[in-house]
Amino acid sequence: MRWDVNTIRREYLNFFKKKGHKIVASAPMVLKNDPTLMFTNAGMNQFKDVFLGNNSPVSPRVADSQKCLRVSGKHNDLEEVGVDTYHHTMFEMLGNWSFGDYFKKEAIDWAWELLTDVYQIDKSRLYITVFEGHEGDGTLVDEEAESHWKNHISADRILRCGKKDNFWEMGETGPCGPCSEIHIDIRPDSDREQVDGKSLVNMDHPQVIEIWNLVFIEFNRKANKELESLPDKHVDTGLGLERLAMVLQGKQSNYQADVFKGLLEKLEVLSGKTYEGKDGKVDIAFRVISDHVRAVAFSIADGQLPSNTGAGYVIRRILRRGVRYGYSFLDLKTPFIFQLVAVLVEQMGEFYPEIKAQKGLIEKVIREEEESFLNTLSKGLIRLEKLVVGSSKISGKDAFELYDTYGFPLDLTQLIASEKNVDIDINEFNSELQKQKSRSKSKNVVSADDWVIVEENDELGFVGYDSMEVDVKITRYRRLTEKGKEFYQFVLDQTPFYPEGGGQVGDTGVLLNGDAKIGVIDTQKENELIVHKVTSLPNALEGNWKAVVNLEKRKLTEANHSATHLLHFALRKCLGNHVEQKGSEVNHSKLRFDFSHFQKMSTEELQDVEDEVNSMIQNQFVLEEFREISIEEAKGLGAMSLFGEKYGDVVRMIQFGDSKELCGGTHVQNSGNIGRFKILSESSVASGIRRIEAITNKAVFDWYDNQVSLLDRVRSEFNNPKDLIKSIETIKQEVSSYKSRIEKYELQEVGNVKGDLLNSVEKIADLNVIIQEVILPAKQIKDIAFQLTKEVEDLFLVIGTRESSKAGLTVMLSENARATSGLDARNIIKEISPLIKGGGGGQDFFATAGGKNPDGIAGALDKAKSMLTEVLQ
RNA sequence: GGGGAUAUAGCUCAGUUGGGAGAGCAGAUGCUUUGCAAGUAUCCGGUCGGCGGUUCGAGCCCGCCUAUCUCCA
Repeated sequence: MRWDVNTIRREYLNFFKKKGHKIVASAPMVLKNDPTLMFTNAGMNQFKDVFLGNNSPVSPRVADSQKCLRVSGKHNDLEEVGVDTYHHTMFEMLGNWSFGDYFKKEAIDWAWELLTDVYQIDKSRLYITVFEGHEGDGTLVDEEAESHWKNHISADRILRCGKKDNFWEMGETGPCGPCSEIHIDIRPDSDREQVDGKSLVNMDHPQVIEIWNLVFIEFNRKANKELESLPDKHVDTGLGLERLAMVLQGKQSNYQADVFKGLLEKLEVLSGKTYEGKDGKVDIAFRVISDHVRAVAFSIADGQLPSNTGAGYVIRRILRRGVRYGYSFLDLKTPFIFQLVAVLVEQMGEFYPEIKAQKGLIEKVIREEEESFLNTLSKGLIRLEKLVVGSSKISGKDAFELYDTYGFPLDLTQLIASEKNVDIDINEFNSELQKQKSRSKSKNVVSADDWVIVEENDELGFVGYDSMEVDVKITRYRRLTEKGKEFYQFVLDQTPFYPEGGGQVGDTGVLLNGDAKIGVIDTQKENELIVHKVTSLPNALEGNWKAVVNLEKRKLTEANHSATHLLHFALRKCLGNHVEQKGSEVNHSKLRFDFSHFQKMSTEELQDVEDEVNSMIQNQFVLEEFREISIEEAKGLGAMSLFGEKYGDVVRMIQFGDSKELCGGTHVQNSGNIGRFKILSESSVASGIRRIEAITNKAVFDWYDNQVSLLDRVRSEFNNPKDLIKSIETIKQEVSSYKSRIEKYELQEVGNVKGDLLNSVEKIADLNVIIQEVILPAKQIKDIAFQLTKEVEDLFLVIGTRESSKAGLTVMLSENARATSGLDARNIIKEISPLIKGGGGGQDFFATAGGKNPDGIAGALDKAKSMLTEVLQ
C-alpha cells in the first residue's frame, strides 16, 4: 500500500521540514502540570505557554504528530465512541505551527500543496470554509484567507461559515482568531451526482468531513470580551491522521484504514466473529475495543496506570468499557484486550518507542485490570439475576448498590434488564448517586473564632531551614474548637517551625518569654499563613518570645524525609520508571510512602530496594540544596516532581547523589546522617498503588535490639540449641504427633464413657433411659449424645458434668421419647438448670445448660428422672 | 480522605430466628474401557481472615484489627 499510516506521517513531517520547520516529539498524552486539563486533547496543548506569551518557542516554525485523548466534549463523550466510524478517544493530530512567522498565505498554500500534490487527493472532492465575520465582535469576513484560497480552488467551493465552526478560542480569554477548514467528500460518485457535497459540509455527514483545520491566531480576547489585535500572529493547524489515512487509502471509515486493520483482524481471531463495518452491536464492539486499547496502552506508557482516582480512573473506565463491549457482544469472557498490545506495538512502536519499551508492563497491567473487572462482572451478574427473578422492576437503590458496591456498570444493568423486560428506576439511581456524593464531601467540623491582633508586624514566614531557635513576636491569635476541645492558634512574625506540608509533619516545640512557656503541639499552613497550635493562652502575649523547635523530633523527622527521597529513587531504579510518588507521610517515628506499582513487591525486590537505600546512606552524599531555582532548570537537571502538586516558577530542589526532587521540606545535611534504613511493611492502598512503611536512624537500631533480644529469649526457651530452626521444627512435629495421639486417646475415652453409659441404660416404660454424671468436656458430651441417639432407640438421655467450679447439663430425647413422654428437651433444661444455678436452651430434641453450682448436678439429674416418671404415670 | 461490600475445603461458592460445617470442581483410590475422553463408587481435605466480647451454645450477633473489591472526592 502506498499510503500506509507510517508513510503518511513521515511524508507530513518531511514536507514541513523542507519548509523550514523544526520537527518536535509528541508531548505526553497524560498531562501532569495543568490543573485544568488531564489529557492532551489537541496538538496545540504543548504550545499553550507560547501563545500566552509565557514562554518562547524552540523555533518560529514547528511541526509534529501529537497523540491526543478526548473522553468528553462535543461529539466525543466516551459513550459515543465506536458508535460512529470517525470519532476516537485516542488519535494522532498532525500539526504545523508558526509563532509570529508565516501567516495565512503560506499556511493555505502549503496545506493545498501537501494534500493535492504530495498526497494526490482529488481536488474535485475538496471544499473550503472561511470565517464569515461576527457583528458583535466587530470581525469581518476573512477575505484574506478567501483570496488565498481562490488561487487554488474555484470560489463556488468556498463556504463562509459562522463563529461556531470557524472562530477558534483557547478559553474565555486569551489568544483566538478565525480559522479555515478543509473538508472532503468521500462519497461514491453516484451519491455525489445526486447531492452536491457542498450542501453537506458541516452537517455531521460521516463521509463529508473536515480533515484539516487552519487556525489563524490574530486576536486576544480581553476580560471585557473585546478583541484586540495581536502584535505577533500565529498559525496553529490540526490534521487528523486517522481520517487522512482513511481518505488516502480510499476507505469509507477510519476503522477500515490500516491504523485499525491489524487490531480488528486480531480481534476477529480472538472472538471468532467478523467485522463487517456496519452499525450492529458486534461491529460497534469491534470499533470500541480497537479504539480503547490504543488509548489505554498509550496512557500506561505515559506512566498513568488505571486507578480509582483522577486520570487513572478515566483510563480504568475506558478499559472497562472495552471489556464490557467484548463481554456483551463478542462473547469474550476472559481477558483479551492485553493480547492486542503486541499488534499495536508492531504497528506504532517505531514512531512511539515508549510503547515498544514498555510492552511487557502494558500487557501485564491491562491483563490484571481485565481479570479483576471480569471477576467484578461475574459477581455482579449473579446478584443482578437474583434481583430480576420474579420481578418486573429493579429499584434505583438496588441498581445503585450494584454500581457503588460491586462496581457493576449501570449500562450493563440496563442492557440485561431490557433483555428481560424489566424496568429500572433511573431517577432513584441518580438521587442515590447524589447522596453518595454529598456523603463524601462532609468533613469533620472545626470551628475557629476571629483572629485577635496582638502586635502589628510583618509576617515573614518560615526561616527554619537555617535556624531552630529564633527571637519572635506573636502577631495574632485565635481560639479553635475541635471535637469539643479548645485550642489556640498563634501566628508569629517569623518562625523556625516547619508547617505540615509535602508529607512532612509540622514541627513541635516551645515558645519562651522569661518564666512563661507555651508548648507548640502542631504547626500548619493556612494558605500562606503559618499557624502554631497551642493548648493554652499565657497571661501576656506581647513582647519578645523565643521560638524553639523540638530538635530531637525534627532531626528524626528529617532523617525519615531524606530517606523517603532515597526510597523513591531506589524504587524507580529497582522496579522501573512507572513508579511515582502517590503520597507520603513523614514524622519522627516512621515514614510512609505510597507509589504506583502494579503488583505486590517480592521479598527480593524489597531487599534490593532496602540495600540500595542503605548504600546511598553509606555513600554519605552531602545535601545539595537549590533553594531558588527556576522550574525549567530543575526539570532540565532531571528533578522529580509530583503529579497533582502545584509548583511556582521558582522552586526548591533537594539532591542527594543522583536523587533529585522538588521539595519544600527539611532534610539531613548528609545522607549518612540517616544512619540506617529498614522497611517494615509493604502493602496495598488501592489497586495499582502500593505502600511502604519504613524506619530510619535510632528506630532501626531499636528495632534490631528488640529482634535480637526476642531471639535471645526464644533461644533460651529452647535451651540455647545449636540449630534453633531445627529445634523448632522438631517441636512442631512432636506437637502434631502428640495432638493426633491425644485425639486418639480422647476418642477412646469417649468410647469408654459411651460404653459405661450404654451399660447404665434403665428401662422405664418403653424408653431406654440414661441419666448419669460423667467427666468430659462439653464438646465431647455433645458428640456422645448425637452418637447415642443414632445407636439407641427410644433414648431419654440426661448427662451432667463438672469442670472446676462450673456445671453443665445435656438433654437428648429421641423422637419416640418425646412422643411417649410429651416432654421437650428445652422444658427439661428449663426445669432442672436452676439447680446448678444456671440456664440454657436448645431444640426440642437436644438442649444444654451451664451453671456455677456443680453440687446441684445430682439434684438436677434426680429431678429430670422424676419429671419423666411423673408424666409416664 | 469518606461511604459500601467481601473473607468458609486446593479452586468457585452455599450455609435459614444462634443449635452436629456443606455443594460443585480439583485431588486420591477402586470399578468400567485396548487406550484416551467420559462414566461410576468410595475416600482425603476446614485455626469458618485475626483478636476480644455477648451466650448454656457463635460461621451467624457486637467491638477492634488485617487483607481484598468497589464507588465518591
